[in-house]
Amino acid sequence: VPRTGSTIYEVARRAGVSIATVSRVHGGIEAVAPATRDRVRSVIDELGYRPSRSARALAGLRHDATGIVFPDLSGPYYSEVILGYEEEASRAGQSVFILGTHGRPRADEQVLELADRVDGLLVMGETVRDEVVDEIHARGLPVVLLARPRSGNADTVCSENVTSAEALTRHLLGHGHRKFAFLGDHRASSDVGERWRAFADTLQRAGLEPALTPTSGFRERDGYGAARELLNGRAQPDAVVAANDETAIGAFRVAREHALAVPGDIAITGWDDIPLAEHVGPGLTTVRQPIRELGATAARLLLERIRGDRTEPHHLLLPTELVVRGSCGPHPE
Amino acid sequence: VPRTGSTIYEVARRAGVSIATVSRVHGGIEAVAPATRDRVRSVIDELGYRPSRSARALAGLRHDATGIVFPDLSGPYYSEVILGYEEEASRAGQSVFILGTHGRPRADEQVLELADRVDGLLVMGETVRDEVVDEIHARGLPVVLLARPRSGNADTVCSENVTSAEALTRHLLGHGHRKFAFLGDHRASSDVGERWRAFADTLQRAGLEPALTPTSGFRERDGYGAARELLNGRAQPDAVVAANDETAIGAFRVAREHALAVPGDIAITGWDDIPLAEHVGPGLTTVRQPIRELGATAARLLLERIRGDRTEPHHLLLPTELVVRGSCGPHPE
DNA sequence: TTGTAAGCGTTATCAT
DNA sequence: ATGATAACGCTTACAA
Repeated sequence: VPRTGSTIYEVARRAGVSIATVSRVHGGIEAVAPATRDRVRSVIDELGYRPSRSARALAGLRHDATGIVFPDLSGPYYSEVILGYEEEASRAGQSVFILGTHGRPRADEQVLELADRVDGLLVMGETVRDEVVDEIHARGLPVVLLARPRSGNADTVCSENVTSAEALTRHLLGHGHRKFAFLGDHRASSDVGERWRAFADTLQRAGLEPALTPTSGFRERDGYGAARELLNGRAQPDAVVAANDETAIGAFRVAREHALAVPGDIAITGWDDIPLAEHVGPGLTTVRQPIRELGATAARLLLERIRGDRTEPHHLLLPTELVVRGSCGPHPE
Repeated sequence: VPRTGSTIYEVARRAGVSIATVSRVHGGIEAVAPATRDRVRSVIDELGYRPSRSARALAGLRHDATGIVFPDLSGPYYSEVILGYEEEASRAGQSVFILGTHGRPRADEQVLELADRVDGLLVMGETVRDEVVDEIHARGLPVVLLARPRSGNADTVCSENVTSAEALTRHLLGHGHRKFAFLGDHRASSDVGERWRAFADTLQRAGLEPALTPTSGFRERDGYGAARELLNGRAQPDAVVAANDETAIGAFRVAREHALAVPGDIAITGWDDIPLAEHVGPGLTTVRQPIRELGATAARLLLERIRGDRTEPHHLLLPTELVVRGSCGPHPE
């Protein structure tokens, strides 16, 4: 077991004071004579003394750490959220734990374990049951939910789905498309659920019938598999609205294999505006989410709660933006 | 869901034993009478007792956590490494800290601070000075270096650069290209340094002159900026070998703006084989790195060291693979 | 087999 | 202004 640096006792001994004084100096507490303060400070610097985190935490203080629970890191979405989160948290002097649940069932226990190493937790997407989240929150640990329905009185931060889904659908209607298919599992996440619902509502208001082709996940291969089912079936859609960009790209691949031109024979749209989106085919029409800002915002909310600046829950909805490229239909210059 | 907050004292009281016995039962130590063991176990389950990490760590035990230090999370490379690392570490019951240095100078101190919350550290790329790494390692904390030159007797894991760079360069020579430019900063990372050197050597052996166009980073915009400088200059290359895929994509954009056909007027290659690579233009010829495996391997090495299974340093070199697509020249079917 | 008690390094509450 | 000292919750000799 690695011995660590010098302890508060060592500093006290060398400075000829008690450990209480060292603690006071280190903690920046006023009531210390300037002379002793300087003396202690120089010993601290000399020894490179840093208080033991474990001891502080045990003495009832903060961990100065927060954790982030996400389903999976593959694909650009979650890593971008984490990037935004880490940047903000680390700027505030907080260390960051990450925990990927990878769809495994033992996650509940791991999350619970993580919960007692941190001062607050960001829980994303479908990773752990509400029950567990509530339990952690009830324990007094601030929790922020990202892209997840509200639960207990935890803060939530989501990105806007309804307005953008309507705008997207209407844009497609404007291109003259009439046979629509939604590619994605509307029960897999609240985001997708909202997108599907707004999509379906908009179509129904236009007197059209929305169709749902569920995917088994959010990766390209999931979109590929579902789109193949769809295009092999009898109902040939002329517009495929995918739940996210990656599944949309899977649909692109199927279209290519079926020798269908995009957008000539079939329109395809995505969601997220990942870096790949502008490069695929004629450019993927999609809805841009402020992914990084989602993470940064969550970090800020969490810090507010940790500092005790606020006790009533906040529910933030970040705006999204329709990004029109080539894949939804012809746009004359 | 287990209640929390209970301490070893609470368990001991309810089970009618001493805290030492509880500790023994929890730690799976043999010398406990089966009857008491069962009794204590059931109280532990009932209360959902989990020992305080801080107290354990303070008592001189493990943190059961490791940390990973990376320069930046934007772009697919580092997040994929982290994914591989997290998956492996978390499988082994280790929590994972992440620390992005974002090129800031205070990183040294943050890394040092991180070091005393963990049992081991993975340090990637150009994040923190060797001096600091050595200091941490000397303190007895196992350190693994990823895509970084050896230092002290820390383990290292890198991916193969030389052979692949030679293969790539020779492949381009085979296409008849003669005026080559390397796009990337050979001093920014050991990886790029090795790629540049092998590239330059191969050209010189062929009697050709290698040219270097430094970039100021690894993102698309860095490649874009540097490639624009290059193509606005007088020496028009017919092949651009970029240090990674993202800068290559930046070069693509410049080529498009200059109305240069790829690969007709100019060949462009990358490195990494990120998901975008196959979708860009005619497909980006590149070298595939086993990015995820890089992270997983690092995690395994670190765990070996933490468990004390091994004391002498290991230096692993993971194989790479040339991926030929359309951007390097015409390939008849 | 089980219990007692020391120690891990802090912070915080008292005295002084 | 400073110093003792009691927590904090755990592991682990050492005793019994």
